[in-house]
Amino acid sequence: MQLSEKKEPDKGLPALEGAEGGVVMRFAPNPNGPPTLGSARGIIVNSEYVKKYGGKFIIRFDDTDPVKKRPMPEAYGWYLEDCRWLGAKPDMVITASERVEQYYPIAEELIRRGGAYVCGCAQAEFKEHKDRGIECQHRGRSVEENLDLWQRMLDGTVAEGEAVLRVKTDMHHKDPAIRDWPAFRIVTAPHPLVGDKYRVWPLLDFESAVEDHLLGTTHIIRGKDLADSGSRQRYLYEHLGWQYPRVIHWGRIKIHQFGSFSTSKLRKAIEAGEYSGWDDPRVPTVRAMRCRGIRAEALRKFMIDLGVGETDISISMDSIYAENRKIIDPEANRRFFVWEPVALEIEGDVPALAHAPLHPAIDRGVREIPAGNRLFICKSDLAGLKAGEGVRLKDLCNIEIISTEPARARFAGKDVGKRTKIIHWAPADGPKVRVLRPDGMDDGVGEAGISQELGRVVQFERYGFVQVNSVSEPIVAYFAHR
RNA sequence: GCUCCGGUAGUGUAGUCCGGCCAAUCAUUUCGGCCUUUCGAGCCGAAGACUCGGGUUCAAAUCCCGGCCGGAGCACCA
Repeated sequence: MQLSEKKEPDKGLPALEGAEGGVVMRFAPNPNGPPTLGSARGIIVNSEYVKKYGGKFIIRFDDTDPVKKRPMPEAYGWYLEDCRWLGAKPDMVITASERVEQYYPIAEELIRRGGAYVCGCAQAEFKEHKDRGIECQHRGRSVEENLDLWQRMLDGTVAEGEAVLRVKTDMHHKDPAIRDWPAFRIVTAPHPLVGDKYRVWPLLDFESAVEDHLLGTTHIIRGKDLADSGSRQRYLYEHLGWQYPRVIHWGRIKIHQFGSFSTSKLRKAIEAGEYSGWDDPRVPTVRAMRCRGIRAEALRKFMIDLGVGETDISISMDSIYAENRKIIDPEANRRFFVWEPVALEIEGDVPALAHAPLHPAIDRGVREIPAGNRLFICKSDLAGLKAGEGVRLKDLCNIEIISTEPARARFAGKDVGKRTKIIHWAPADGPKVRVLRPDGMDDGVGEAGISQELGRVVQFERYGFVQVNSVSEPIVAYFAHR
């Protein structure tokens, strides 16, 4: 064996074996909802390898179950949209349900080579055989007989549930999960995309294996739940004389802030009205991240740092937020937003107008905010104040509290003092603002300038970063992070 | 039950293949300090890990055996 020199701490993704001449890689979702953060990992890492080595990145919709994993017609487009947004525009997009035609001749060839047989066992019956390692009576059928039965599956003579096409592996394989697996079954229910064009549908192991070959896939990265799939598919490849791609598995990803989630569970919750939609800030979809002002670059960096370990991991959004903060902090204008607003009456010469910088470190000019003798401050800030105490209203003036109930104060000069407590405020006639958060919502009052920030990420001072998504009354912003 | 696969700080990750340069990398997190007209950013500092037990070896996170813990698969789902 050749010794490779000690590699320097490699940034980014670990090297892929056999990738030097370029790679063909795919991400193959079932489109039954929009991409989640879990999908984002698959999209980002696969496409990143293609960027690194050159080659082709393919999105393949594995939508071959019209019933149990019923695809959602809108979701196909959502995937492409989110891929593009994630900086992972596919070089090729294919949809399995539109390519079933191509699978039939391969099935036939497989039968000719003696690699598959039509099996009429009932499901439970076959499971029994499988568990005990016994070959069923159908396994010994001749090629001719199998071809004939296959035809009858296709032409409708054989009814749904009465037969499957099974790939021969080894009924004595030590792992029962690998023994003769089904490649095609009959489904008469219409498919949401192609209707009743086909009645014989491939199962994932067959469809995926065949497509990987047809597309020239060189490397597969997939969840370890599909680890046994490889062992099954290798038999198919052997029968057909194909070469199996290299495979990497990764563990399941859980996110502290969202717990474990699945697209189908989300779908149910959304249909039940628990969430406002697929971009609700409480939901772990790519589009929700986008609406909250999370940048694709932050997601990419994070997912690439995760690498491709086989352990199940439990991550925290904090790391994504930290990445994102680095990106948006310089871009985001500062604005005042007062949650749980309390009116404060101030006596004296409070300036009628405040001048506050749009950004504390980068000179982008100032914003003018109407002030005066009546302002809003946060209830929690008021709670921390006592009569007689001095405090500075940020970018405006100093005040001295007269009483907290009712909230009254008097003007105490404009000079910025040393180490005085500083709080922010909002004008008496400021617009209502609602912030939707992953953990609830905050209602309050903001400065009028927020309505100029539609579609942009801003920092509500002393609150956090948000994206302004609607500027009609009330203004609606989605919370990103602190 | 059967069959696979994993286990490095709170979280993730590098190092494991090919033992020494590892009293273990980076990020995040938490806590201090400085700075600051934000509880943000920045700067400085600190905290915190090789699952356990044996074995091999001059030398083990790294190799071997066993235990423990965790995960996955065992569908006419993807």
